[in-house]
Amino acid sequence: MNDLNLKEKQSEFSFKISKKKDSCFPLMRSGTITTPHGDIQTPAFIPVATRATIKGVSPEIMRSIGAQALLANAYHLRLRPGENILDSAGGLGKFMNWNGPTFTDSGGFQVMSLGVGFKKVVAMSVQENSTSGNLLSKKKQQLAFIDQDGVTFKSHLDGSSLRFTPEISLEVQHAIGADIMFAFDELTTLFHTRDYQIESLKTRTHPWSVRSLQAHAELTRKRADKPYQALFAVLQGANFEDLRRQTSQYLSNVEVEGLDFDGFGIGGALEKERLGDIISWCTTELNSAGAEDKPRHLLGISAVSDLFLGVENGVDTFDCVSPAREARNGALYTPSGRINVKNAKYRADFTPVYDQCDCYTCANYTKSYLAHLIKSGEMFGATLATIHNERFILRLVDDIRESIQTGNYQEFKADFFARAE
RNA sequence: GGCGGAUUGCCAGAGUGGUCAAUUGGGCUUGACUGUAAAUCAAGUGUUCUUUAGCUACGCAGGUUCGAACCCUGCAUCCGCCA
Repeated sequence: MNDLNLKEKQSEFSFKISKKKDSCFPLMRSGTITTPHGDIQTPAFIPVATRATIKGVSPEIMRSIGAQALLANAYHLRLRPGENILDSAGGLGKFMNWNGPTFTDSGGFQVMSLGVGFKKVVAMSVQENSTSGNLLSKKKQQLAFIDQDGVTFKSHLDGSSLRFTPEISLEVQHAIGADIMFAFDELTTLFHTRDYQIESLKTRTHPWSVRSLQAHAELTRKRADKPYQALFAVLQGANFEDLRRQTSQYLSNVEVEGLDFDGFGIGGALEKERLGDIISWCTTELNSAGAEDKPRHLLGISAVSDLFLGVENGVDTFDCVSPAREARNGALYTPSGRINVKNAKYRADFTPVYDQCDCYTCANYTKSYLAHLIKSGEMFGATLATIHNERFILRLVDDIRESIQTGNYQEFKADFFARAE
């Protein structure tokens, strides 16, 4: 197997841009990602199935409401049921009965969420920032401990310790078998200083990315009989323009045995107000580094205005837990914003969440009923609400994609926000 | 008819002379949620415009005391057991 041509193997994964060069948004594009398990028309929203399930909703329903791919998590699946189970099952998709493309996050998010960060750290506004600025000093029950080589987690399930390095993360992700994997990175927070962000990039995220690619090359060779699994590097740099540009240049030029990154994740701590700028720094730099034809995934973002911003600045795919989590908590999406269906005023509201919605929930159930189910803690409430929110975001991104393809993006956007009022 | 026990805020239920506008649950109200330690979390929940404040409050009425949800007397209602 040592003579396996990695470059050739890599061609099982591809991205074709079919539409770009909008007069107003030169970075925007639309295309098709091809993976061994199917295509993804972009821009696309990728619902999050952390533990190999969209909480409360079957893959069949997810498919029926327009999901093209799902994203799971290496940290969580390693803890339970263990990546070997997924490998034996024939990979993540087979295991969970999802016959389409899949993504896995590397566990990099848990470096932050189980480490120094908790709640509202990844994306927040400057104002919020000042009110809770001492998060870093709190260190409450920290479960992730970073060193230069990797991260030691204390399992949130039983406290046992669990080591993640770029090599381990890639091994786990290869065993899980997703079509698109992410390099192991350090997700910092907005509360880290600029010096820390620089150190994090130079001594961890960058070297870890290279090591991820090395491990990926080895594992691809070792598992040559399996479908190719693409590897995306993650661009960090918080809200610093120079760091974002540098990391984009650096990571688009990394190569190991002829293998380079298949795409890029844009991640990290970012100020809401500067999201568009941050993305454009990355994508502009990727373009100038000759990586324009590689897909970019914006990690963990799905607020409506952020989706428009992302697309306009050259993002191809998005993922986010929000539609599902907020649904479970009673926040339901409508074009004019989020409603909290648990509010007293909906108790006897026998109309659907959004009358123009084409989802199963809106076709069959009322706000009154949803409010009742969710307030009562009934499982079915979470299911119905999740179907609606996921469909709302999937449809929005689908509509955006179609409008780019037909050259009507700006019209569509104007209409969408006009309807919102 | 006799003996004993109970009565606290929307509900359950602590408190048994001052630090009690009253612990704690639940409910209710409103927020938050962005690569999921999240079917989670936070705040509020007598009244007066705000308050380190005033007023009204622990079945009802009276009393003791500097001071009572807490002690005493009577009444009302409920629950046991005995006739």
